[in-house]
Amino acid sequence: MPRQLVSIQDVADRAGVSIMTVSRAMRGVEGVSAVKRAEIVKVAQELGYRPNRYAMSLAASHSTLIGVSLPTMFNEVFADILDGMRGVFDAAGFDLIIDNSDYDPKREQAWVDRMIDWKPAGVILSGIDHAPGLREQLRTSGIPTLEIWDIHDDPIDICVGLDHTAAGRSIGEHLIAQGYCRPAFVGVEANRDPRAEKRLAGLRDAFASAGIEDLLVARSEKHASFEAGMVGTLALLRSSRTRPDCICYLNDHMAFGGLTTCERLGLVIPDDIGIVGFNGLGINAVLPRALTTVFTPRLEMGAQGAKLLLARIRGAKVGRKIIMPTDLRLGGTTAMRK
Amino acid sequence: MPRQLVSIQDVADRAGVSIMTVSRAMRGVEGVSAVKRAEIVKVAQELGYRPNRYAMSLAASHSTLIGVSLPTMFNEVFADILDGMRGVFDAAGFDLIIDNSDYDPKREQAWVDRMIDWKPAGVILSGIDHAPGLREQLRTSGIPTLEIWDIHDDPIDICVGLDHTAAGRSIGEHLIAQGYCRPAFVGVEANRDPRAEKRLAGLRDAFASAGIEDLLVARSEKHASFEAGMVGTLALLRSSRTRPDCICYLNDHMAFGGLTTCERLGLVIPDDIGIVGFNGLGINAVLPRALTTVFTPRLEMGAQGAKLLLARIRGAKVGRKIIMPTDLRLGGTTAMRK
DNA sequence: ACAAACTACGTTAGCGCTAACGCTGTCTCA
DNA sequence: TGAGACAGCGTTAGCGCTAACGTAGTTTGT
Repeated sequence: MPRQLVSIQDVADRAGVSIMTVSRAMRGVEGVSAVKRAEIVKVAQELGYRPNRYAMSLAASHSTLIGVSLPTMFNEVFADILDGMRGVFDAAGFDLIIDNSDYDPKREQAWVDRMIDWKPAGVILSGIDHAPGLREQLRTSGIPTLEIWDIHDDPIDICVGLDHTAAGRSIGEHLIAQGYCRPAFVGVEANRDPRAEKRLAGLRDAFASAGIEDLLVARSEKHASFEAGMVGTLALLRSSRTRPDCICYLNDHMAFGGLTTCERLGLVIPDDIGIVGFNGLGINAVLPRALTTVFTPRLEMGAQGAKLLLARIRGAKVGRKIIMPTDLRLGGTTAMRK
Repeated sequence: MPRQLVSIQDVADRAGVSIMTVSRAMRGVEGVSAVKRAEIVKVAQELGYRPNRYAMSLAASHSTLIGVSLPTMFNEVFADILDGMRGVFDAAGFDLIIDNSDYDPKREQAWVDRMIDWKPAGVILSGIDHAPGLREQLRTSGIPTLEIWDIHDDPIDICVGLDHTAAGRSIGEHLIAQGYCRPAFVGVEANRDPRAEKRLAGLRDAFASAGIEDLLVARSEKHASFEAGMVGTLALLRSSRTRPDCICYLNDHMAFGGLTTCERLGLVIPDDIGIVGFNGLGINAVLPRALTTVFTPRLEMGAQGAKLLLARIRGAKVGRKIIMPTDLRLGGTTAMRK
């Protein structure tokens, strides 16, 4: 960052006005006649003047940065959410600083620590499970904060997300209605995805209500990839004495990995075993047999969340919690049990 | 951004030293005794002092921001590259501002315009095909710039990437050696992915060298998704009088979408038709028949690129161009023609 | 023993911008 | 017609920090 090539002073000199008038003209605030404003803007363009962001933020005590922490990019879900948000923030002139926590609350905490130094206009976190103290830290900082993808009755500030427990329960109820009675779940390590654990809890809850307490669980050590679905499925089928009659997966990619693994082992789907995914990812469009899965409105969630945060930043009184709807759609990987 | 809660002055007062000494102590630069330094750091921690980034950057005329422009996040490739870079930049204390150009040079240009206002320590662009004038703009700005994923004999500054033309050619040569003679390519709109067009050119070149000038091409309007592979394949097979005997896809996801589409149409793979992907994406691990595809070292590329840019930022003399290797691996979706 | 060199700080002058207030001239209305 | 209101600009005083230089006190070499 060499010394600024063209500063506000240069524009002021060239336009024959004071720097304050240039400042006002450039920002489009009141206090300059239309004629002078046009003149100044033209001069600025000719000289290639660009206001210095650091000086602006320092002097004006406000920032145009928004910090976003996502657990991962290896995932349509967060790519979609980000995409939904970006449209809104772009239009409003905010810049995003993005980080990946890799599902680690400590990394999230470290990032928030660094982020706070930027005095961002707002902060967006994924989910509601954070390192201890982070809630208080963000609240006392006064920075508008959005928690996205999961919901909380008492969010740090505002939240927009899914009721993952209810989503898990609805999957369970559907499976019970279809006559499944030996459920299983394949996910990742318990501390790696709190939302998946809530869905698992909902699933377990639904089956328990139907008198089925046993629910097999297998976890892969990797991130929620196609391969993790394969690995988890192999572990599951190897470990259990009685074969499950349906397997719920953390997401559609893991479900597809599980599906091909089951087929390779000679199992017929859905006769021998039912397969359920989550999120309604793009791969469903090309599968010979679409997965039974839960479609989640990621883009809309991102856009809604961004709008809410923006309103909050602008000082509007806004609701603290928005629950987005989910949509369980039956594919060809589950069927009525005979 | 309310007025700073705790400023350097507060720390200085409490520690009984001048603000300059605090500044030095906090940054870990020379000029403070070890005893005083420890004392000051302790006081700072007690008061919860955090240096103001804007003031730092304004006063010191250097920034710790790095701008990254990626075409999309809907893609393991760029997620991998980003992941590879992040490790390096995190360790070096840089923050990333990320944008998605959605494969649109105009959006990339608009982002660079805004990015320059932040006087970033460095800028990373995807590929080498930019809006006119962007090369010069970045060069005159003096900002260290890395172009990643594609290569150029005369990059803006430095570049780390693949030789996409050569990769396409190697695919063609492999197919020719296997006896394929009616090649096809399924991608996206020509201006949406310049790298894919280079691979297509290499492919065409290889077949032309073997006396085969005809190469069918179909393009999907969507981004390079599973579904796009399906749509493109349907368009391809519908339009052509003579059926191709092999289809090369923009990437593995499109290839998988094409594969299931072919199978749904009753075609047997690889007997009736060969399928070739690109990138070696995660889905290969779970497919009953792995795709014939080209593995690309994305993580390494990201890390290498980041390291090179960092060296460049620190003023080291560095090479301007690094070509990463690719690895064509035969799967079950192509085979020797009888 | 005394200048030179070095260590460990402090002081000064900004970095480029904006908030707040001040000043001038014009317009309004009793 | 003169006080008040207001538009349109300029001046001043920082925002919180660091580079560069200044100045004691201590160490070093001869």
